[in-house]
Amino acid sequence: MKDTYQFTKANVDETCDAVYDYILAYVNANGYAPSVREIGRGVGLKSTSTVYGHLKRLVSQNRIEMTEGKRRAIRLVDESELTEAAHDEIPLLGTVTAGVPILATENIEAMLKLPQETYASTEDMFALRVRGDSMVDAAILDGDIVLVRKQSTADSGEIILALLEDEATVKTLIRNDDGRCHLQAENAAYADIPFESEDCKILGVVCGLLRFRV
Amino acid sequence: MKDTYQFTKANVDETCDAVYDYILAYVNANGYAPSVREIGRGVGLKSTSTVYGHLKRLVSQNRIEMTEGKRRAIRLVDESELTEAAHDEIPLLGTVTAGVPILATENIEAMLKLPQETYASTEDMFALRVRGDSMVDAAILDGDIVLVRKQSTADSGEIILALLEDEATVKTLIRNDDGRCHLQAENAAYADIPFESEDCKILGVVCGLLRFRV
DNA sequence: GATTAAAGCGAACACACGCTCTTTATTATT
DNA sequence: AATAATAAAGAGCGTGTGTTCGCTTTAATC
Repeated sequence: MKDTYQFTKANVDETCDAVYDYILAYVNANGYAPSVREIGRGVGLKSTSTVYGHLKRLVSQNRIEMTEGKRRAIRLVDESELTEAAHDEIPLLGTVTAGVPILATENIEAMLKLPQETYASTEDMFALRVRGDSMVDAAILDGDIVLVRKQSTADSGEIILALLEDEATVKTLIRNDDGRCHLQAENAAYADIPFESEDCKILGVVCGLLRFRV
Repeated sequence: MKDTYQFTKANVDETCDAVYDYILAYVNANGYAPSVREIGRGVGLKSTSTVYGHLKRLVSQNRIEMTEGKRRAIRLVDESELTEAAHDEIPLLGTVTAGVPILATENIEAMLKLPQETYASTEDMFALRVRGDSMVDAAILDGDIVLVRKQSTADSGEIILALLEDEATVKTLIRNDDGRCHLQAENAAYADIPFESEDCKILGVVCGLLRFRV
């Protein structure tokens, strides 16, 4: 009868997820939950009843809780999804010296919360577990987690994360007098590794370390 | 004129703090902020305008933020006060080898957030910044932060925090064959320290390490 | 005792917002 | 093509709730 109706019927689950995601983003941005109308506006639903239906679905899925009658009384069941500390968190990407191109796979094992204000920016940082004893004289032990700042250059003497033929490794970068470089393990038992920039690459600089023992 | 009035005039700051604490507790309990009337009921104020006044004061103190017109639109500026991560946080108490009885003063410099689920319990843990190079061979450098689990006994070979005549220090505990103990620095330049239990005490065992460099 | 400012009370207004009911369009089923 | 089920629209009621205003009490100052 009316041609004001002009919507394509969407999949429930997808719309429901969209509602949930909007709530999540809204809480992160504002610190409190959105109203039903705000959610509708945010996900492109014009009727409050439609949104309300989705909310009730989310409740029955146990993803949110609502208190009847109260305004904006939405609580997220899984509050850990709040990015509350989106900064100050860096991803743990795996273990060094495993023969995989780590940064490519972006296989996030976990997010590490760092103490606030330790670093000015943690945006281009990530963490890696270290396997092996090649850096013990630099006080990096087997099993330690190193914090790495992503960058493609480094000074002589800095401990870097280097890529050698698809294999990542932590070593000290030494610039020789003849202009060439080599990688130096901090353990007398290991030999230096020539660093030829063809298949070698600086992935970042080690700027921190975490060690957790029982 | 009326004898219905029956209140004792309280200090503003105290009442203000009470309002803030109530909001904090409410958000922790419910996941969303309380209404003005709920706050009043919670802290014992009968008029919404009184509560509203305190809220405006909290806003001007930059402890909360409010969006005008919206319901329950209170955001806590310092969201870290939410108990959500009350565990997994340990206090940084100071620097070792400063000649003060550290644990007694309980001088908390900062709270360190540890990655979740690293330790079963962080209840009896604290952190200390290490000064000196006496433990470099155990991969503990000057400036590192050690994580210590409070306990009064330790096995031979464990790295402990010991109290020597009002001075705290990090060393390896060695139990000799004759039943006596000594403290051993992990640096050839330092001599062993006899450990006589009269004025020596085990404060805890080192169970982790953080290193942050620029 | 008079004055003044701070803290609180109580009522009232206005509207944001939860929630329901009915209608319409879309998709699937027979 | 007819029927049923689903997703959304749209209007609307009731009320929870922010916000203001004016008045009272308390406590400090003069």
